[in-house]
Amino acid sequence: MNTKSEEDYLKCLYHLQQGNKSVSTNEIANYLSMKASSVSDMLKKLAEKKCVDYLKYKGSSLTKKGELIALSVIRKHRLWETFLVNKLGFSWSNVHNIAEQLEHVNSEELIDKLDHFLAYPKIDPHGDPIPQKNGTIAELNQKLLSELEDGEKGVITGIKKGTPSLLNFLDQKKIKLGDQIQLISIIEFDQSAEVIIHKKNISLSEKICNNLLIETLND
Amino acid sequence: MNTKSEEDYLKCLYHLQQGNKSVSTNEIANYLSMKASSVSDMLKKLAEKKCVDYLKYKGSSLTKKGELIALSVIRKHRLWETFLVNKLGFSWSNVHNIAEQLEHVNSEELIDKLDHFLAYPKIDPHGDPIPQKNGTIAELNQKLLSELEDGEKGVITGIKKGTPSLLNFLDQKKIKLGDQIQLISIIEFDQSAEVIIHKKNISLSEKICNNLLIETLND
DNA sequence: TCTATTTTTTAGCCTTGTCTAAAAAATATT
DNA sequence: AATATTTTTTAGACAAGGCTAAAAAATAGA
Repeated sequence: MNTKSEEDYLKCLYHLQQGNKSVSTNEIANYLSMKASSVSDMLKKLAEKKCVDYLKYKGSSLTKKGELIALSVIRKHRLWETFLVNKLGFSWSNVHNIAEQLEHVNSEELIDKLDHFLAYPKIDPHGDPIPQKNGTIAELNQKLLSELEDGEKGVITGIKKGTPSLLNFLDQKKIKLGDQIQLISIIEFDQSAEVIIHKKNISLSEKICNNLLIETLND
Repeated sequence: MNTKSEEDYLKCLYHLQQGNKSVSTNEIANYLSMKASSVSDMLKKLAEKKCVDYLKYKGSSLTKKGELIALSVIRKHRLWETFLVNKLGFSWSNVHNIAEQLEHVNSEELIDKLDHFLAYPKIDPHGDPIPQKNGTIAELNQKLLSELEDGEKGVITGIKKGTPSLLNFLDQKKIKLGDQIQLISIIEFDQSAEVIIHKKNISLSEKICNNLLIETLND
């Protein structure tokens, strides 16, 4: 078993090392709001446990073992977020801190049963993919609505910058994550979009288009 | 905020000091599987925080403040157990360890919403009462089935000693916690009980009667 | 290339919560 | 009542995981 602290470092490394590049000590310290010296200590420890490859002064990266642990923590985090939003009625912008605590609860059976209870969700309320039990994680084809081709279809999976006013707007229009959407065309004049949603044509402003994340359907 | 450790001590004290008696250091050490010296240290600390009244060599007891904290931890524990059993499908004998972890998650909003989601349960899957938000806790009128008066009615709220064979028997008869039961009479010959359950008359052996906890209805 | 700056590591300290061993107080025995 | 035993506390140590300050390595600038 890993401590909460170790799990936090591994998760952090996973998030920072997009594309296998090695991550500097300062980047980690920054992300976790800790001092570089503390990070050095922990990296040494995680290297001993074969969870990270660590070269003094050269940065570090996850080993396969470390990556699997990170993915399992992220899986727990995202399943709990889904639970908090879909079952308990939290708004998706308020669940992060609670999920940060719940993700460290240690019981494989609990997570399996939670996954089942939630009907094996693939995407969490922020539109991020939920890693599967075996460590696979869906590659998202997420684009901004403004980047879709004319006629392209997809599912709304997230919001880029979730200001309350945007959330209110979406609420009012009854637009939720998970809803299907199809772009008809972008109007040249003001870059607004004609879309089909809930089987009705509506128009969305440029600003909206630049903040809605769409998972495109090509399978 | 209190640490997990502090919460464990306060909860332990609550369980041990039934009836306001003061609890000895050794009793606590025993209950928590720790050394008496560690307990002494922690009691000193909790006394400073005004959570326990502690007299050297004389034992300790919860202050009002400590009791409220203990009750809120027990509330969280029992709500999570209810969730695990009623929503995730755990068997009630397997949930304790997981609830021990979940009870330390710190978010009042989470517990309020969980309580709502579970429809404000009064009793957990073991038949123990769930403390309310304000710290009140129902006094149970729990008796063994064998102790009921002829004709007395109640609700099955727990099992005294939950052996697998007893659980299997109850499963088979479709008898669950929460079911209404009425004692018709105890048969003198073998101390078995004639009862009405699910609107049908059945007979339960003496051994069963000595293991079923009934919350009698007198309000 | 040689110094100046930035980054990273090392060394040593602190707090929390545990432990062991020894001392002190309370309780039991004769 | 005096001693023996048990219980509890104190004193000192240790591991985890933070921190600060100083040293060492890497990088940037002239």
